[in-house]
Amino acid sequence: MAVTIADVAKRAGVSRSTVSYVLSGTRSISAETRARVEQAIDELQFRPHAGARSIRSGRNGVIAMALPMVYGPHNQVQMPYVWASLTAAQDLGLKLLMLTDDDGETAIRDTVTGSQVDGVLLMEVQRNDPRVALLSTLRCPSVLVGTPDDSARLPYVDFDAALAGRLCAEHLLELGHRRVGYIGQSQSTFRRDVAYAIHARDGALTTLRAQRAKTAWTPCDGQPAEVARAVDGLLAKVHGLTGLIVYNERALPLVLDRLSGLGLRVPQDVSVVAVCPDDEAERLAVPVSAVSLPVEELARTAVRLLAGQVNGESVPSVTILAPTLKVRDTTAPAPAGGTGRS
Amino acid sequence: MAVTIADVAKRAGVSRSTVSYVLSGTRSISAETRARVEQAIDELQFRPHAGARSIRSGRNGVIAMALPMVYGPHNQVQMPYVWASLTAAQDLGLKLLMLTDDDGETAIRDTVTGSQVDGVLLMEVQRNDPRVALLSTLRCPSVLVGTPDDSARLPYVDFDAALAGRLCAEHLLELGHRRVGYIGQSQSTFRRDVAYAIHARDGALTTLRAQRAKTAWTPCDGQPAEVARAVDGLLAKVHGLTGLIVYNERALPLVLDRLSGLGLRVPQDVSVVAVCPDDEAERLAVPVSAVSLPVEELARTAVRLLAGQVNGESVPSVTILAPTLKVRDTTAPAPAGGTGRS
DNA sequence: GCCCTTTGTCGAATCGATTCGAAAGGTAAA
DNA sequence: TTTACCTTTCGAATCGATTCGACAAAGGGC
Repeated sequence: MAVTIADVAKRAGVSRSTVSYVLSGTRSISAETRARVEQAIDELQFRPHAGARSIRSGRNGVIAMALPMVYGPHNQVQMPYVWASLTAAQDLGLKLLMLTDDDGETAIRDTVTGSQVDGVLLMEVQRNDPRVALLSTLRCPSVLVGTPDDSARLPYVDFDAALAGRLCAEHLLELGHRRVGYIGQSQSTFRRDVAYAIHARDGALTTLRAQRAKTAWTPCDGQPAEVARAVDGLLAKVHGLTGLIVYNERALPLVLDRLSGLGLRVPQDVSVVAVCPDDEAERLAVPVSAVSLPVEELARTAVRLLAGQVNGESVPSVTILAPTLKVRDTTAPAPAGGTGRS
Repeated sequence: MAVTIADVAKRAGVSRSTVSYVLSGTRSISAETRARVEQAIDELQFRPHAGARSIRSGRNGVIAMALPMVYGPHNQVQMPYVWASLTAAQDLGLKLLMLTDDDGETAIRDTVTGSQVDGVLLMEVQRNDPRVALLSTLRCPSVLVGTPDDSARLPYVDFDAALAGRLCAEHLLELGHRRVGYIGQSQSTFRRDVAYAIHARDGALTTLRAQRAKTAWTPCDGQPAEVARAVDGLLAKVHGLTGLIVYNERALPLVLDRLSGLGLRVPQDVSVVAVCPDDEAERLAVPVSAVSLPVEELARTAVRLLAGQVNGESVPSVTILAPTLKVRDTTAPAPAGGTGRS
């Protein structure tokens, strides 16, 4: 059926082992023989059978990307991770196998113990993630994306969510805002104990309170009614609110919509600073001042670390990337007298 | 290192072949022996080595998903396809290997000729797609998602984009609208000759013109300035415009924003009907009447067909799914005198 | 001219599974 | 009692690659 190394050997008039050495370059081959073999490979369009190769070498050039089974609100944020990981993996000569753990952790276990992958990229790690324990018992190269409570000595990569929150807060404080609300992810995200959601919120609130700013926060899912309720709730809780921090891509446009619906101008009456990807911040009607998360770099780093581990290198056990603030058109100095609302 | 079939055999006190027969069930095994073997498998947590297995059986339980390397505006729409394909594949006991063809078509060629996958799912097929020719020469089970000009006898799955356009048009016509604009995807999408973009537009425009409605169309990318220009352009070209068809998820919220910025109320002054996923239509401030594309079903069907082919079944060469219109809050009967604009 | 090293190639063993042919044991029919 | 057959199990060959040890030929130093 498919063309094998024996076919190449026959055509080039050499033994199978010689072809293999040409392929791997682990033994010296005369220039003339090498040329003949390479021509045969070319003519027959030969590629070594991945399975046969992995059985001896123990490698198969594939890493797994384990996504948790979260529908809906998270679809949007995941694709950039997928893209970045995918291209990073291909650049390093690795293929990417996608897994979800809807069926508990069996997908990961099967793939790893079946030697189908060389390593695992664990996405959206939660504070107490059962998959971490599983991976650590499987003794398989792996990198966690996110910060678990106990990393079980597996290396992890994350961005500094607390810093992201703090940058937002400091930006508003510097502009003179002293009454600031925080809109976070959906309630279910907080319930799942996803570390970044909590750290970002605490980073923002702690910074604000240290400067004696008045503040309150609320979770929020992406539904219009929910967003309106969240905005209204914060306005009620924080009298004279002039600043808003939003870490929720889905809700962001609706928040702006609600503010304008209430007759509040951005940024004249209320300044809004978000935590979201750059393109998201730029494609809204009025470009949003935002702390952008280095999603691409995060994915790229994770893949690179995983590849390193697969190659037996030792890798840093913790890598934290810093987010950066980009000021755009939704933040301005605080108005003298607050929003004028009671 | 890893536990092999020999370890299981030794523990159960049988030969390796017996273990294999227990695994595959292709020969009768006494109940007592089977129990002993299964217990050994359980205790040792044995999983057959995927590579070793594929080398003999020719199968490896993995299919490839080939995404074109398109950044930016398409990130958003792709994730639902990925999710649906991923879960569909896992339900059928298949793993999903992701590929991009940034490096030409080498990724596909390498994976297929290296026998790394049993089949290929070709996403976002363009009218004249070089990957189709490649796949057809590789003689590998494959399913195209999208409609190429020449499918090279490979089965393809698509939704009826022309019907989607027609449904939008008919909905507006029934409400009495006779001056209707069409906002399509980005110019680059039309230039790439992506079939669905063209068919949807033509389906809509043909239906409108058959009823002597006045109409014009424009491509549009997702930038706020571009969207404003597109909306303004249509209002200028179609005097007294009262209806708008939007097939561009990215632009949709900005279109609504622009209309309200111009003082045009939706749906009192202008009715807007979109082509987009349901959740997208529902999460905007005012729920959008829309024709929803059966993305999940499309992906599920494609995976099912591919699995069928891998199993040697014969599959339909063309499968077209019908989109459905859901009327929400952005469409209303046409106002008596148009928008009042010249 | 002899010995030693280096270079280039080959044969055979090996990886971990599947699968064919055959053998051992039991049962039923002649 | 012999023949035929079925069930259950095993040994050995096989899939397509990698890799070790061996060996022949070529080159260098004495």
